[in-house]
Amino acid sequence: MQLKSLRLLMGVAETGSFVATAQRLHTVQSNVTAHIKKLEEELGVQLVHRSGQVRLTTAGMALAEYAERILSAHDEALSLFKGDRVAGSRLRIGAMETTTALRLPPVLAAFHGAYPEVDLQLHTGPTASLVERLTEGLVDGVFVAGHLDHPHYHLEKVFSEELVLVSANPMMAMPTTEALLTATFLAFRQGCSYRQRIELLLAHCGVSAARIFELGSLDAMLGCVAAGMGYTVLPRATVEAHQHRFGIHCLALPAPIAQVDTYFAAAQPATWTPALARFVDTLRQVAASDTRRPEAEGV
Amino acid sequence: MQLKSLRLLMGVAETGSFVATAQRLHTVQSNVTAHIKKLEEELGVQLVHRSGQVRLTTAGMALAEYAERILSAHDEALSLFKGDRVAGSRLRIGAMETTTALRLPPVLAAFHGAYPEVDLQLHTGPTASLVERLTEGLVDGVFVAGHLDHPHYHLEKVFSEELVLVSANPMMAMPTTEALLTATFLAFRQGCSYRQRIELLLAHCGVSAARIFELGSLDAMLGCVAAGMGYTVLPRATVEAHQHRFGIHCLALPAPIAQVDTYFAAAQPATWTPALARFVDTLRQVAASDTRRPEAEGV
DNA sequence: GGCTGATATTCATGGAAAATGATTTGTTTT
DNA sequence: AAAACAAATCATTTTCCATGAATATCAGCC
Repeated sequence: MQLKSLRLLMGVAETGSFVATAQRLHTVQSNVTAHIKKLEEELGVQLVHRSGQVRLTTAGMALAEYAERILSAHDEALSLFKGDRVAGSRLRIGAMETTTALRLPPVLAAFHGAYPEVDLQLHTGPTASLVERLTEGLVDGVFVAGHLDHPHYHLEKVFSEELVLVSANPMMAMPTTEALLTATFLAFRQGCSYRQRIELLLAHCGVSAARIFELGSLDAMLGCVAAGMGYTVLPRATVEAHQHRFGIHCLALPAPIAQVDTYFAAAQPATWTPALARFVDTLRQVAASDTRRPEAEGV
Repeated sequence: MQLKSLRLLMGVAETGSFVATAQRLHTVQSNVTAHIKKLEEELGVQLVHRSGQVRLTTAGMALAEYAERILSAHDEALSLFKGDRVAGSRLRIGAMETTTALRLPPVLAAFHGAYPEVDLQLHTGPTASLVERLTEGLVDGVFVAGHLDHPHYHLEKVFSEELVLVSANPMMAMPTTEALLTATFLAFRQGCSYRQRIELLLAHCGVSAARIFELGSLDAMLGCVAAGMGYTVLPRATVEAHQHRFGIHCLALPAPIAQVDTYFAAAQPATWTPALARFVDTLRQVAASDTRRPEAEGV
């Protein structure tokens, strides 16, 4: 059985004429005859009344019901890829908690505003779990901080953060190794890449182990830092956005440690569904406007 | 897009291998490649990851969802015509009230017993309306008394009734024309073919107009006849079945008038759905057993 | 690092099936 | 009865598909 045959059958059902069907579907009448005839032979049932009026038999109508289901599903699938419409399609994105809070709101808002008909799902979790989801095909794309070691993946730098050391008191230089040994650091929970940066920073300063407090929210973290509880490491934009609320000060970190790039990782662009392609478009636009006026940023 | 391509895609999705898919679907591996490739070109999207593991891309998974809907609908449609299963099919039968009451119960019971999965719908109404339904394709077949004038229809004699004149008193011969002129006849409502027989009988006896009472139920009719209200015309089997309840007597009618054949009318057998073909089979069996032991009949 | 087995791609080819236009057949209309 | 119309049939062209052999690519392994 052929989709084309079903389409011709529906044409005959609607027009009641072989020639009209042929015109409508851009073929010739004899071809319509041949297709219908083949369908009938295949099913062993006469589908169309020919004597005089051309109309479907009850068997033809029964088949037409299925044909309608089949063809509408087919059209829907086609429109998913070919058409500009992304209606009914699903887009599953994964991101870390920090990225979700820090960068995604404007992206998601812009995308949902432009394509409200897309069923957008956001999964949050630690990087390892996100990458696993991606490789299993459970999500269409994920946001990760730093490069992805997995090969064969499309990586696109979308956000760039400058991390700064945050403290309650003004700092002119990095704390001494001795100070760091006794200091307390405040960080998000395990699995967050910013926390990994803190550990990287400590290693860079020759400190092997320091006390790290895990906090669940940015406000709690900043509040504790302002209270003199210890240090933390955050994007500069974030600190600046909250500086008027807390008496906090920041110090630039050494360049290799300060620079954190957030990448969007997905399969190769050739495999993208239209919805994903649109999402990446939106993402690029938002990211571009972010870098043009970074001072407007922050959480 | 081709159904075969979708089937191959599903094969690849399930087996994760082109060769396995080719074996499973009885073709060669290069053909699988060609189909998938054509699908990809058609949709402008890569559907299958090739590097190393063969598995669907997210776009491929999206298409697979539709493919599953399409193919299952297709299989269902095929099984409707090809398979022995008639599950999910619908059968719409039309019949007059009298036929429904008199003859259909054993037929419907037998059919429903044999094929409980068929959605059986019974429409009752006057003959004219039934024929209209049939020509419009709203029913698969109808029971009619006497021949159908419409051409191109399959007609099959299924029941044969001997009509008798019914009265409260024993009759040795047909009432005289004078007696008939003043007599009252009891009949079903307009549109019933038995009523038409009464009018035919009266015309045959040279009586142009007689009083005809319309009653809605068989019991009411027989009761009124037993009470001496007038005559009626009914199948002999029906009268015999009720004779023990009412003091009624019957007289054979002239052969050409007495004989009423009930036909099953439907489109040509070539157009029958399997469900309809099974129904006709059942109908023939029941009708055959009826004629073998007609005394067991009756309402 | 190169070998080996397995798997996918590419390509040429024969063959099957589809599309086409001319013609015939059948039905409806006048 | 004839004309007008629509579908079936048929012969032909064309396209597309299935096939198998050769080639390329990727894993595992010595």
